[in-house]
Amino acid sequence: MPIARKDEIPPELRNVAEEMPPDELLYELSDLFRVFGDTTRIKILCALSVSDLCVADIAALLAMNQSAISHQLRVLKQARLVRVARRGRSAIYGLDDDHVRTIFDQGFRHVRHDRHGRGRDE
Amino acid sequence: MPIARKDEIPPELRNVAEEMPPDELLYELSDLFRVFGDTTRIKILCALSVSDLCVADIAALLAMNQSAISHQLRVLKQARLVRVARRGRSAIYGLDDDHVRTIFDQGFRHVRHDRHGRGRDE
DNA sequence: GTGATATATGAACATATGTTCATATATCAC
DNA sequence: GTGATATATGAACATATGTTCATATATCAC
Repeated sequence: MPIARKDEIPPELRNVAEEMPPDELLYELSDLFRVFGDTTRIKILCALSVSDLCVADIAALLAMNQSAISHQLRVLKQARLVRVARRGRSAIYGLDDDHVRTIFDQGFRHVRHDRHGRGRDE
Repeated sequence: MPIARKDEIPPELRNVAEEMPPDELLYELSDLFRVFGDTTRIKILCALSVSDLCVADIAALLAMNQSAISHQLRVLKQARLVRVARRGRSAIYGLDDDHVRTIFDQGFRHVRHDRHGRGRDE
């Protein structure tokens, strides 16, 4: 991980630095998680995991502005988490990939685990 | 998912609405992912997945301000992703849980998958 | 006790991000 | 062709978020 130049890293830390994945990968990773890190987008993904839906339906489900939904779908599409198929004037969105569901479920497992074992919040 | 009141959701969408997890869970889920959605925090988690480290060492590794690191460690601690053990004047941080590693790895798999199958960016 | 070191934290600030509003584009029914 | 409908998108705006700076607190060596 070449964030600090090697010669600036104390010797004891060199091996830690060397075991870290390349920086570029870490940027992509945080970019990916950032997309999941918004309530509206999570709700959209969740809805799409149940069924493919057009923009208007998603907006109705979440009781949100069509424009807001379109903007967020754009973000999700750029992250390759959803795909579109145009049908007439509608745009039908769906999950792009089963990876999405896996990441999702993994998160769920953590949240649930967290709710049980220990107290709430803080 | 009681975001839109049931009587405002068109009948065809009712079953989708009913299959969605409760809202509160979705908030917790996006909160969790949001914490992973920052480069600094990802780097910290990544470093701690190699070895437990004190604040100063993390700051040296990432070539960042000690204060910035402390602030982010606070966020990570609140999300229960890291734990602290004080030793003298140092605070030794480590991953709280193997779940962290799992979520992490899942993300990696997606990123890698993405890099291969298809073109870069956009 | 003193001075040095490690960490935590509040305030200020700059930047990023999400939503709304207005509007453009495209497709439909007629 | 017209008017209606579905979606996308830029600009403006408000809010959230991350970093820095200054400083408080705690522990160490002496």
